Amino acid sequence: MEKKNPDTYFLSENNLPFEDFFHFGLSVDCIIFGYHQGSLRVLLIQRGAEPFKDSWAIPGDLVNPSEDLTSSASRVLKQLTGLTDIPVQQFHTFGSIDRHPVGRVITVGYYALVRSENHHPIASTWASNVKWFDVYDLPSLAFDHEEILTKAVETLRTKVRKEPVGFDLLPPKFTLLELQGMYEALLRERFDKPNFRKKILGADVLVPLDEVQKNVSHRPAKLFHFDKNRYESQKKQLFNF
Amino acid sequence: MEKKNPDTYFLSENNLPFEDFFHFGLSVDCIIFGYHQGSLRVLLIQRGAEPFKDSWAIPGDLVNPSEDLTSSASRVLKQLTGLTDIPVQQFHTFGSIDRHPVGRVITVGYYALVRSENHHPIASTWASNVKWFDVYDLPSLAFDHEEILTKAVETLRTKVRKEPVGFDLLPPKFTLLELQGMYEALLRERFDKPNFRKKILGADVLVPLDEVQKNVSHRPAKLFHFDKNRYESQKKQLFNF
DNA sequence: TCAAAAGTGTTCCGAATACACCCATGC
DNA sequence: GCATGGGTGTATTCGGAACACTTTTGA
Repeated sequence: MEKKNPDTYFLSENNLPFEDFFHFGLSVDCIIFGYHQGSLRVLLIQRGAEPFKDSWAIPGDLVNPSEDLTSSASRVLKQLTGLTDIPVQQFHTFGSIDRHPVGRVITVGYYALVRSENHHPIASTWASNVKWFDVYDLPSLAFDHEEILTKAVETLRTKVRKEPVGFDLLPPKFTLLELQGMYEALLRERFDKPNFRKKILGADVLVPLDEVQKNVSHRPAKLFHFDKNRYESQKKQLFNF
Repeated sequence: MEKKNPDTYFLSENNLPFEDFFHFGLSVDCIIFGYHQGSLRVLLIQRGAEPFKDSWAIPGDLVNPSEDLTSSASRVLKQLTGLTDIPVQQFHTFGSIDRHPVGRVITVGYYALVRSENHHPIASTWASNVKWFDVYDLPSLAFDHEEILTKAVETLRTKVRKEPVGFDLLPPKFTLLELQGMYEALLRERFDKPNFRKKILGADVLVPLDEVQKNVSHRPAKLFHFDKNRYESQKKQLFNF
């Protein structure tokens, strides 16, 4: 982008010269949520570089001056973990003065929900390791990443009660009890099975498949599929858990 | 803040030198909502400086490198409009590449709700004018401020349905119909009077006062006061409009 | 007396809750 | 058979929506 001469503009009452206002660093952090074996997971990297070398951290990096915030989040996620085609969602910006030891770095937080069995992250560039962690059983994290993660979980909880985003955590075909388990893990709340079924089926966004579970030592459950189109055409408030 | 030597850090795979990542501008924008005569208002300034000189805009300015984001929002608001002691709330960050003609400026959006009759804004520094506008009847705005305002209104609507923030728009003493009118203006929705009363009184957060309206040509309404302590001690979901 | 808004009560309906109970499969 | 989870039905409660009605004031 071509810059006009900034000195012709009167941008602030502050006595500092204009150029001093352009010394912020900007980064993005990507909180990737997954669901596996009944627990809510988050994808973390181990830092292979200072500062906080060897600490676990939320995948994130500095934004390139020529890229958009959202594209930057996707790019950074790909570079560090190899994950692609994951739509991310902004949730909060963190800008405490001392949050980064290198300088004044503001970070914009993004989150996403993925089917963890479809995505096989590989650590690259300065990430020395990538791993899924149980959200409720975390190591200590670099920078202010604990605060960031807490805020992300909070946002996710609010979101999932109003919109059918939870399906992104499950395989395309799932049983109703798997769905219920996912919601229970996410919201840390127990639901009544018959009532959960009624509510979710009453929402009319699930398509029953002609398929059942295999190799289970009990009555096999019917498989369902989430129909996004059906949801879009209704647009009611469906998920009031 | 003292900076360590950045060159000792390996912060990004990108080939650009480290210093190139510290050329972002950072600003804050403050969307101040008020309520007056049945309509939802927003406080705008007229720009007395380039770019977008003379355009109406959301009060905002560049962040000083040594200040916190939230403090910056309060400081900027005070400098441009004279308003003080207004707690602001972050809602979204806007960072399109071309959103600012001078360079790459990221802006963090804050909003607040005020009793407009208590606050008398005065334009200062580079704001040549300040004025309340009906949210649904706006002039065209500078930069991407229309987008920012839309997002702020959206956030406010979501918020007001879950938490009793709306009271910040009203005088300390109000009638139930005034309260209802405020919610109706904010949510652009009509409510049934008897049902509204029942719901709001049932929430048990209003204190009836021994006082009634004066000089009205009809039966004077009882005045109420919002009791924050009572709300805090309950912490239920109260406002499901 | 009338207009205008304040304020109350009652009915209806649908959604959420709390259960009790039956069904299919592997071992 | 029996353990295990899958799946259904029902009775009750609660909150919201609709609406008819009475009350109090100023003019």
